Amino acid sequence: MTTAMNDNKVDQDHLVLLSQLYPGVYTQMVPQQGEPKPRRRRKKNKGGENGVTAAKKRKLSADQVNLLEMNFGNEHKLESERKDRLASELGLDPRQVAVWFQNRRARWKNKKLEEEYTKLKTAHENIVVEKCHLESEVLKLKEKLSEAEKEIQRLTERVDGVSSNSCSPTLSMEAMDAPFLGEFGMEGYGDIFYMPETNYIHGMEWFNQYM
Amino acid sequence: MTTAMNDNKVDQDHLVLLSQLYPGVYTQMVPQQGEPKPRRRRKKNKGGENGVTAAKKRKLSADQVNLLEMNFGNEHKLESERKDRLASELGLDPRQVAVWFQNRRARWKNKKLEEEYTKLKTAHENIVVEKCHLESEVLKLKEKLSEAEKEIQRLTERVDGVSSNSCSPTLSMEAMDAPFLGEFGMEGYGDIFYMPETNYIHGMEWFNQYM
DNA sequence: GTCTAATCAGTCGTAAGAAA
DNA sequence: TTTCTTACGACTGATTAGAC
Repeated sequence: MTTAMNDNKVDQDHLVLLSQLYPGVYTQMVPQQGEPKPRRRRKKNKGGENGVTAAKKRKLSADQVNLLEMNFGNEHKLESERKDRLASELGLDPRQVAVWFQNRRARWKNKKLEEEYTKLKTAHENIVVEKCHLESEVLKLKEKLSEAEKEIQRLTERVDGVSSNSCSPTLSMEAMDAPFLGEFGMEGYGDIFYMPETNYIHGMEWFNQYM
Repeated sequence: MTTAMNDNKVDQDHLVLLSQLYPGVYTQMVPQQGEPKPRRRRKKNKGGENGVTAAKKRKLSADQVNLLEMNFGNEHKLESERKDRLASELGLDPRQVAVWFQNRRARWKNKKLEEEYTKLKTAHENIVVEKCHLESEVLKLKEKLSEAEKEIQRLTERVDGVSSNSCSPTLSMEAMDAPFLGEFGMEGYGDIFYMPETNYIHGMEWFNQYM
């Protein structure tokens, strides 16, 4: 039905189809509410004062939108059962209800994406700071460990120098062998994804940099 | 205030709406090529000569879109210089060119947002892993430090027990005082923004969970 | 059939700048 | 200054093509 307009003999079909555009019954033309029932002019109305207003884009009333929104809140999908019921409740063409839901879904998706982006952005910034702290903590701990190792070395030499009994060896230090630094080899690839261009411009304003 | 802009738009709106009345004849019927661009301050365009042909098409042709896209690629903003030139090149109303650019910018913004989201998401996941590694490294280092401290304690006692000379004090250990654990107090607020619900669903597919 | 994605266009609010 | 003009972004309704 909606695909029936690809030929040139469009007159009748289009008038029928466009009865959706000019319902005459539903959906007041929002900007001016005192619109005197636009008769179907459908030819270039030279008068300019109303020929245009008669063709204003049909906008749904607040009540209609409220009801649609409530239904959308309950369930984003729209089975034809609900569609027809809603259409008759609202005095709209079922096609309009379907279109409304489609658009609503698409735009909800974009809105949600924006929200998720900002949330993820703050999360990322937070975690970057935390990672920074952790890195400096690791450095400090390694330094301390190095100092401790030196101290142990010194004390061990003193112990060995004073008394050569080797009882109670440093059994708990078997893990303190070689490196002490560079554990996990993480110093190299830590900053690949820092995204420095997104440095702390809050909200979505940074986007306007590219427009 | 907002009532202004309607003088220049009414006739255009009228023409556009006529085109909506006859969408069947859309496929590229460029009305007039050599339109002399009587833009600027045109009120009540007496559309006698092009009143009928003004029923333009919906849907731009591929060539038109290509040219528009090229221009958009060069520069997203559209100054009226370029707009008028483009309009005459394409045989479109400057208004259409402006609308096309506006919509194109909006779409581009959404697309970019999606890209940035996925990029940021992977960056976030990477940094989460890195933070995890750092945390475990911190734990390991602290453990080692604890062991080292114990060892130092043991050695110190042995040294003190064997010989009471206090030369070469543990000067380099002045920083190894109290806590050894809980540095930076970071164990508490590390996971506030982990967003566990976005656990490794790649691309934008996770979004369909909500639709 | 409906759905999504892409597209076109109308409306509204607003802000910058020109004109009175 | 205030008012008028113009352009833009955000939102909205609608159409089309294509996947399923």
